[in-house]
Amino acid sequence: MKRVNKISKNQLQRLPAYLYHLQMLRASGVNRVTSPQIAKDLDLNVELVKKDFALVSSTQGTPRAGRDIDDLIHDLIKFLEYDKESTAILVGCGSLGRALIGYRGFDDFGFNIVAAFDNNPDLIGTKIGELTIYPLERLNEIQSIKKAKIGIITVTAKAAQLVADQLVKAGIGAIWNFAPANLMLPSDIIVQDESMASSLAVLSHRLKMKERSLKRKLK
Amino acid sequence: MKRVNKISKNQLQRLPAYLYHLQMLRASGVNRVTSPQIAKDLDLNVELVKKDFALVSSTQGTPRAGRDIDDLIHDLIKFLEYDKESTAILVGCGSLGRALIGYRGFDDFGFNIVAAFDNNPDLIGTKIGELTIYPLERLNEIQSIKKAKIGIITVTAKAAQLVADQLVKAGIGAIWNFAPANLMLPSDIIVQDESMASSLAVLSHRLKMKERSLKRKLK
DNA sequence: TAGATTGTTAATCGATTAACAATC
DNA sequence: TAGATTGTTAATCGATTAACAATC
Repeated sequence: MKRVNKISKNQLQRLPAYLYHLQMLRASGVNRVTSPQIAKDLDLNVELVKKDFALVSSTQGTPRAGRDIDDLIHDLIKFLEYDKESTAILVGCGSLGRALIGYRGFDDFGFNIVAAFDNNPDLIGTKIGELTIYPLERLNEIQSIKKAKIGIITVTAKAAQLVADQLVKAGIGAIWNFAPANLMLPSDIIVQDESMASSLAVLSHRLKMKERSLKRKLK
Repeated sequence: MKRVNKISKNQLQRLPAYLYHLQMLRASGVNRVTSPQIAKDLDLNVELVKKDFALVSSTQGTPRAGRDIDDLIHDLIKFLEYDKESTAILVGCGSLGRALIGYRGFDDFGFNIVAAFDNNPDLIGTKIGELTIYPLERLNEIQSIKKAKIGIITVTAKAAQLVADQLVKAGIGAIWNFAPANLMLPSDIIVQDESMASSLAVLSHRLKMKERSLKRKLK
């Protein structure tokens, strides 16, 4: 059995940053890149970059000359599967739901929101861009046609569990949860929480540490 | 010198989840909680929960009886500084900016967006809730009054670097960046990237792994 | 008391960082 | 060639998990 190269969460999270940066460099006429250069640009450890590139690259880099930027971009796109269409349905057409539906960056990732739901009668039947908002009752029916892989939850914390249950019942295998709630779901369902609270906790703590060290220096 | 207990990023990210869950439990009449119970609820390792609670708690837990839920909630709020006001200004009043300004959860975290900016003439002077949208030119002036700690960037990737530079010039110490761009800033400025691309990369990968293992089982 | 839970110490695991030979 | 960069192996670091004595 071939040993599959495992990739860590951190590693995965770095890949889009590389891709974005490489595309910027290419746009400014750069043809080749080296690990030390990218490490410097993105403020990362060189060995980290070397290993990341080695993992996604289909070719070896050449000592001293680095890698062809087009090859590397191509390999990253391939690895991240940005060249394959991936579909999602979204429940909750409040401001955050609208923002996600309108997010233009998703195109670049091959990511497509193919249906939107809400249970507010005022919203049902109205459009957000190309998408018509459907009532939640039609979730099963529409998902059976669209067969989306991912369900996006942008409802209130209170409604989130109920919506999650309905998405699972409709056959969704993964949930991208933007509601501040701890969803309880079968273990085979993938749940990814996008928690403002967690992000803010990290940011606030970093800020606090910074302020403390400034105060120490002032003494 | 007293050794300061360091807290890791992961640990910080778990704290709001505990708090939310505990508040739910309290609302349903629970008075005391134990680590094994919370670990089971949130699908975490027991030792992890024990250490997290030990870190934030002002009191010791009692064997067999666990902790008083109110005390623990209080300690978490204290630790996360949700009882202290924290302010931010936001640049970019598109749909995402609007969603953040309208996000009601921030109140619970003591987090307040106190000014909003955009350079679209159609938006300037209009209101989002209580906030008036100001032109970017007035950033310095308004920040000198508001003295916000955090700058939120919800502009396009193209404009992000420029906006970041202006925020830094206006005296902002930390940037919460929602634009898909790699900001290059002085090292003393805290930058926290909220990357849709990174999140999606992780989610897609998890989904891919799941599909693979399902296929293997079907053989 | 018995047994569950506590706090804490030790073992394991995995990711990052450092070191180094190979090579263009 | 000289020296920078490559891929890879070893060392370090930190977080998670396991183990266990103390105790209510």
